[in-house]
Amino acid sequence: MDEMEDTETAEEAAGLDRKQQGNRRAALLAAAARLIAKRGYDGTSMRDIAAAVGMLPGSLYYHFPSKEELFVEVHAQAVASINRAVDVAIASRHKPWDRLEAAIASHLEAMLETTDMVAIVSPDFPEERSELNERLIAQRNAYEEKFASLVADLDLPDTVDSRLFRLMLLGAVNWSPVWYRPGGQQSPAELAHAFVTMLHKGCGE
Amino acid sequence: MDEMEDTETAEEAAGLDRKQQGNRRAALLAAAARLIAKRGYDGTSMRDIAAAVGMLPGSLYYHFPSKEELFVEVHAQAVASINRAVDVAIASRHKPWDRLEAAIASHLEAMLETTDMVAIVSPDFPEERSELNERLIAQRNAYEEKFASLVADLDLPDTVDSRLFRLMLLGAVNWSPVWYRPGGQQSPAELAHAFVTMLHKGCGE
DNA sequence: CACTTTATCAAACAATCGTTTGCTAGGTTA
DNA sequence: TAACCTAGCAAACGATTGTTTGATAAAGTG
Repeated sequence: MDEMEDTETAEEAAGLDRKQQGNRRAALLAAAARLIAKRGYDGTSMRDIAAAVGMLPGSLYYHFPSKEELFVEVHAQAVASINRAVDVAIASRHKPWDRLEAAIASHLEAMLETTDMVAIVSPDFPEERSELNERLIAQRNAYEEKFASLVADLDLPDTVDSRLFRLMLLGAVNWSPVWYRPGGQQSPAELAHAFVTMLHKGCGE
Repeated sequence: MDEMEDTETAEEAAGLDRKQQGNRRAALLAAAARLIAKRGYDGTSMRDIAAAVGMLPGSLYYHFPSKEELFVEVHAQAVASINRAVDVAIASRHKPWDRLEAAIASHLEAMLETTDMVAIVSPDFPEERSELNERLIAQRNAYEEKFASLVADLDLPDTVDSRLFRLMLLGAVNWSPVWYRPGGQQSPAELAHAFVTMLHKGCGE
């Protein structure tokens, strides 16, 4: 067993010990996500997050080296969550426009019904904090590439710029938390259908 | 001339004295707009704004009762500026879809090329600060009603919800600062044309 | 000239912020 | 049992925040 010490050391550095360690750490991430979604990044203090799980402010720094680093993990978790939801939603659809609509509906549900997402995936950060912003954009890139792929499958006419098509659709969707009121006239699924149909069929006379 | 004293008193209360007073006040509003656009509301301190016009922090409170009130005025000015630009843009157009496209182009130019607009009209504020948020939304309402009117003139088919049409288009436009890079592939006017055309003609095969 | 208003300075206020430090109870391991 | 690691407590640190207060020079006004 002596020769296993080296491999064990390597494994624990990789993250094997996370299984035991992650209990309160996960609770912190969840609390941070909920608070930041409601009050924003600047509006949420480390003291708020600590108090939400019954800890003292300084104790956070055992789990996370800084507030920014904590948020990067919260953001990554939110993006991963939406990513999984979209994957599940499009798995059962086959026709390209149906797949796109299912993906949009899933994205909208995550943004509008789950309280933890809004203002996390949103670009809360002014361009000045470029270091942080670039890391967040990088986290979202893989997710947005998925939409690029869904759009590519549509076989759009040559007159349509597929990049602008994607940016327009995602922009409309990402902005929706601004005006959406829960329990309003349309459900996220209905909104997704309306958005995709308007772009698909057009709104001419 | 004696009987004019009453009307003069009323006029000076309305804002006649702003002509003399408004010199540095206007400079403060401009500096605040520029800083907040770049660094965000929370990222801009009263000290920053004061220093930008060569004043001391406390002196701001002669002109504005609080930081929030200062921002409300900055926001109102930004909205009014875009409002005027849109009015000018649509004045020379007559066909409904042309008028809408001109309005969108004008809005986009204000958001993308004028540095002072981004992050001011954006919903930087989490829902928690509802008092402030409601005032900002009220300022934007008159502006958005103008778009509702432009959309109403389109005579959309019955299958299209004109409210969702407007929210989708404005959402896509308002989100564009997130991905737009100055000097990029398309100009604001080209973007406006692409957005409106996609919705008008549709993107079906 | 006397007086008031205007616009600002100089200096501080209390509160809150992210973060650091030293310490320690409880569990794990050798 | 002795050494060590985990996870947090308790208390403070310096910096920054929005804001207040009292004084004050300049400008207008009777």
